[in-house]
Amino acid sequence: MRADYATRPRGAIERLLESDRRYLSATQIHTRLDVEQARVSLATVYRTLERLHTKGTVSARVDERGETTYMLCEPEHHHHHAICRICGRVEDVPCRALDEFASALQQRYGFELDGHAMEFSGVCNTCR
Amino acid sequence: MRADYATRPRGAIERLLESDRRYLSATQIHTRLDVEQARVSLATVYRTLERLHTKGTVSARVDERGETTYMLCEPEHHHHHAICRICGRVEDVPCRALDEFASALQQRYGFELDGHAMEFSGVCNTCR
DNA sequence: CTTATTGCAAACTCTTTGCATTGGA
DNA sequence: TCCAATGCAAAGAGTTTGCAATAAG
Repeated sequence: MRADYATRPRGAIERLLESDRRYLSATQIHTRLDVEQARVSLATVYRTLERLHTKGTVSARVDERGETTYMLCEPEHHHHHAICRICGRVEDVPCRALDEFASALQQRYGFELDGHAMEFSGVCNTCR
Repeated sequence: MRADYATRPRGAIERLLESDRRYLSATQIHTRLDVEQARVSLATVYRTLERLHTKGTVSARVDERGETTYMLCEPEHHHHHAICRICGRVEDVPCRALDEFASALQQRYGFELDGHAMEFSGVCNTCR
């Protein structure tokens, strides 16, 4: 297993992700670090996000426009996301009920399910 | 309302979409038309897909890699897709149960839902 | 001192756009 | 004839990569 240096760029990126738990694009992260005077190259942002995603501490989502966005997210329990269209805040949604629904489909369509993705969008109760 | 000419490129693209109902990328479509000797520029493929998508006869989906893919799809009844990981065949899945589930969440999280996306992946009964 | 990590710039991929030309109706 | 649609090539946006310089352990 390879080493894992604690560098300034990594610290800055992880701190930012911790402070704002919504899906952010590499460019957004890069810009915000720039504002905070934490010079980090865009390439490093991409490399760090990829690493965190592989480690499993970051969830990646491709938005409607095809841009990949990232958010810190503990994957312990399988869950889905409700994303506020206004503020981008993300609500975790457990999926017990959904899993049952999925099994029913499996029976019905002879489809051997090995995955499902689901996402809700709307307006959260803060933005309402 | 603007006209809508029946041109050779459009015919070729629509015919291809009708003959293969799975999600295809613009490049895949372009390549296959090329093989069939139906010279159509990639730009036209994009423009035609966009037009069909706007008209509502084509469903667009951004895959994990961020590439947009298209498939002919009647949107009459709201439904979801089960996509075979092996052959790419798409099964329509009605979503009555799901809508109920969604409403429940709305109550629970104070989230005013205005949309949800869901997709199943696995292996269809032909590929099994 | 060793080697993982960074920054930079170039390369790549997918998609969009401007403009002159073609071709439906 | 008129204007929508096409093809081409150039431009954009997002992402990846090679390589020399830097810095962590």
